[in-house]
Amino acid sequence: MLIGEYIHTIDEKNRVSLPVKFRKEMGKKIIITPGLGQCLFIFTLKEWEKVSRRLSNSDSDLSFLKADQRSFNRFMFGRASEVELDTIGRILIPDVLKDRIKLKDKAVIVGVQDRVEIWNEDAWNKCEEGFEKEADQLAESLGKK
Amino acid sequence: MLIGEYIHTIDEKNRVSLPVKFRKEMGKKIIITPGLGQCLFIFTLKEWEKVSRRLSNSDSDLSFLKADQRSFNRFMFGRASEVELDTIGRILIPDVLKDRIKLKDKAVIVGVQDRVEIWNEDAWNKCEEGFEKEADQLAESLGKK
DNA sequence: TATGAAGTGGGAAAAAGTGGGAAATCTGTT
DNA sequence: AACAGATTTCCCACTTTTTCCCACTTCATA
Repeated sequence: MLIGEYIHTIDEKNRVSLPVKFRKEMGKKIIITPGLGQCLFIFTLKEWEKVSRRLSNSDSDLSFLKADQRSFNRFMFGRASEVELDTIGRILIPDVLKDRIKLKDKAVIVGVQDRVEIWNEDAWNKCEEGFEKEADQLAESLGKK
Repeated sequence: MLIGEYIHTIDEKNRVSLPVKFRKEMGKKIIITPGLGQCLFIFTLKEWEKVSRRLSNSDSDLSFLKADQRSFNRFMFGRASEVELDTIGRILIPDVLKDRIKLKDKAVIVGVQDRVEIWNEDAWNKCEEGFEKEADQLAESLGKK
């Protein structure tokens, strides 16, 4: 299972090294896509197949005839990209995706069960803050019961 | 599977190079047609056969299109054209199709599972913006539950 | 302090993308 | 049929980007 949070640098060639703890599970090739929120998702090929099969509903060869299906697939697949790890375990973040979440020179890499997420540092901190607050409230309200 | 988004230039001879990642799967000859939405579709010969067989077969699940089927097919087939890649992997965009989606000097080339789409840059961005908004709303509403 | 593993950086070779000239083909006109 | 002009095809060359490989740094451990 993929767990843990790491901060790695993105060099000027858009390379980030995947934390060693993730490498074995991720394999040699991965799929990277925009995620929900200000982040990217990284899937193993296997996971990606699952995910894309579930989401694309491609049982019709002519799914492109339905407008909403069409635009969904367009963005689902269009913005994904298959990336190979280099010999020492780094991946290349495609420019389009890097820009989308405004990555600069530091990336937060987070293991979330069976996918990895990549965050812009600020966005991650904000997101985390929000979560902390919620968690406090949640804890409190739980305590009152 | 065809995935990923690329921005390539169209030279003054209407040539665009197909991203290398697509070439193997696309083969030497492709079919280019007007797409649904402000874009063009590119199919492999195999895929095109499937699609055209399904489209011309009026008792397929496309019966909802029956009334408009003839004009739809006219649209789809009439302006489709078979295009050969040159020795270094470029294709020629027919003038009619180029004008239709108002291509200037940059084209966005998008892999969508088993077809490739070609977009005018502005149209693509607009389309994408719309999608982002929807996705945000979706994410938000999921988060509230 | 030596050792090894993980992460970072950068140079050089290879590949991908872009541009353009010249030969070949097509078109219409006389 | 012959020619001029335009268009298309083929090929070569340049530029930029990507890939491959090696080396350095840092940190933890023995």
